[in-house]
Amino acid sequence: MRALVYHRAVAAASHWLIKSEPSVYAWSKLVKDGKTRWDGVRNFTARNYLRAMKVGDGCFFYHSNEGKEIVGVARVCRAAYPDPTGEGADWSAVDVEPDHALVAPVSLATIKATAALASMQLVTHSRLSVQCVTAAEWKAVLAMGKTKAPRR
DNA sequence: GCCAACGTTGGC
DNA sequence: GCCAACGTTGGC
Repeated sequence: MRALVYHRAVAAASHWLIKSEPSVYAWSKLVKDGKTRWDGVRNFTARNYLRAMKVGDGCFFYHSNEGKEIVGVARVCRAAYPDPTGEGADWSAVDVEPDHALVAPVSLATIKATAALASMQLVTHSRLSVQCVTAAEWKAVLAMGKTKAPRR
């Protein structure tokens, strides 16, 4: 029983948030491309989150600098592998594909003003480009974005 | 191993 | 465009 519970916990999807400046790589570009390699991450914490991602995990797609809002949900379609842009250093990349756009994008201002979301890493670790999201935060943002949780 | 200098991110 | 936050680098 204990082993089963543990197994379920490990197998359960984790939730993440990935950031991009729309002028560099926008959500609309991901939709057009169908999938992309999430590479170029050069921060150890962010890299470790990439390595913890599993195929099927959901990622909020956040537009930094312009927009400053969560605009969609992406899905991990290939787990971490050596970043081809890493020039021999120990960096990682994953592949992601679009799942669906939020009907109502959730802005940073709204997140800061919402008690249940005010401790998201988007607020507390604003410079981190790959973040983890709790199950409660995941649900709350999807509800505010007027979308249902993606199926695996 | 400390810490000052520096570079980058990203909100405002 | 400014600047605060903060991760990284390098001198000692």
